[in-house]
Amino acid sequence: MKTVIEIARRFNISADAIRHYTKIGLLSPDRNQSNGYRLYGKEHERRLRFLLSAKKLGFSLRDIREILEMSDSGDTPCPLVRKLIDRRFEAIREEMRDAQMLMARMELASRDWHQLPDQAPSGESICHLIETWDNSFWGGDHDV
Amino acid sequence: MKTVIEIARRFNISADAIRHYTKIGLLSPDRNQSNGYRLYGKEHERRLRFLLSAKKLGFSLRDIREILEMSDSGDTPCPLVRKLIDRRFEAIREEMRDAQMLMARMELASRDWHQLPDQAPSGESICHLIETWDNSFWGGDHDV
DNA sequence: GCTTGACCTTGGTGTTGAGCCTAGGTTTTA
DNA sequence: TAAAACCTAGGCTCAACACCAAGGTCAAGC
Repeated sequence: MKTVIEIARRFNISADAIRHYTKIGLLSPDRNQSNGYRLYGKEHERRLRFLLSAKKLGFSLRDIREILEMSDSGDTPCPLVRKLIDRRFEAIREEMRDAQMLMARMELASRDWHQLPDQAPSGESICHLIETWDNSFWGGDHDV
Repeated sequence: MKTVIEIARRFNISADAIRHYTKIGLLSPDRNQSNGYRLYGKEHERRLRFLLSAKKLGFSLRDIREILEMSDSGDTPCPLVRKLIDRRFEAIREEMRDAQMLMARMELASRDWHQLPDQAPSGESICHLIETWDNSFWGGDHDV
């Protein structure tokens, strides 16, 4: 049976993370009766290993809770897992699209700015780099 | 002078967002003395327009606060803006790298799983899809 | 004059996945 | 025996709002 810091070192994550998983009920370690310390055995290690694997696949802790609950109740979580990964996949893909568009905007702006001078703020302008960029990029329309 | 919902509609964002920007001090609207309503004038619109432009460029509200404070104190925020965008750029690029690796893992797993059957959980296994995947992918090592 | 509905206020909670801190108890090491 | 390392619970913090409650305000229609 390992204490919280031993198991944290074993899995190369923070003790706080383990406590967090424990607090939200994903792990339920035994307790040392005399001092209340958390004690993790082989079964808890297996569960934690699973949790970390699932996290590496992009599952959220909420997803993982669902999967574990299903498994705990004896049902096969595999169909759920297939469904969840498809969803995460779509979500990540969308985030990537957004991030790509953002990168493109940033790249363009940053490149343009190399040729622009700095300017003190005025009653008209806060930072002309950003304001000029926005006007030229979107025609000043903010409905995007 | 516009109320919160009028300016929200004007910029096509939620009234709550405007209230949020106001609460954290990025906007300081006038107040109707008799009823306490927030009232936004041309100057506040300009400030909000700037805020939204900066947000579209990937600046965080915290970044934007810095920029606005600098501008408010009469200094040119342009060098700060150049520095911040370079930082954001690096951060986003890293996030994208991570996301790409995650996508690759998900794709691989999802593809492999098409050929695997579902399996009931056992004392050995919670969800064999994930566990099998993790073993084959990382050799079961969790130091990643 | 009164109701209805649209609008406004403050202040609170919830989201994600921990990190960090306090205040105090325990165990190990020197 | 004292310091160092560890443990506990509980609560605050981060980002950027969304949403809700409880209550005040305002214009329009009847």
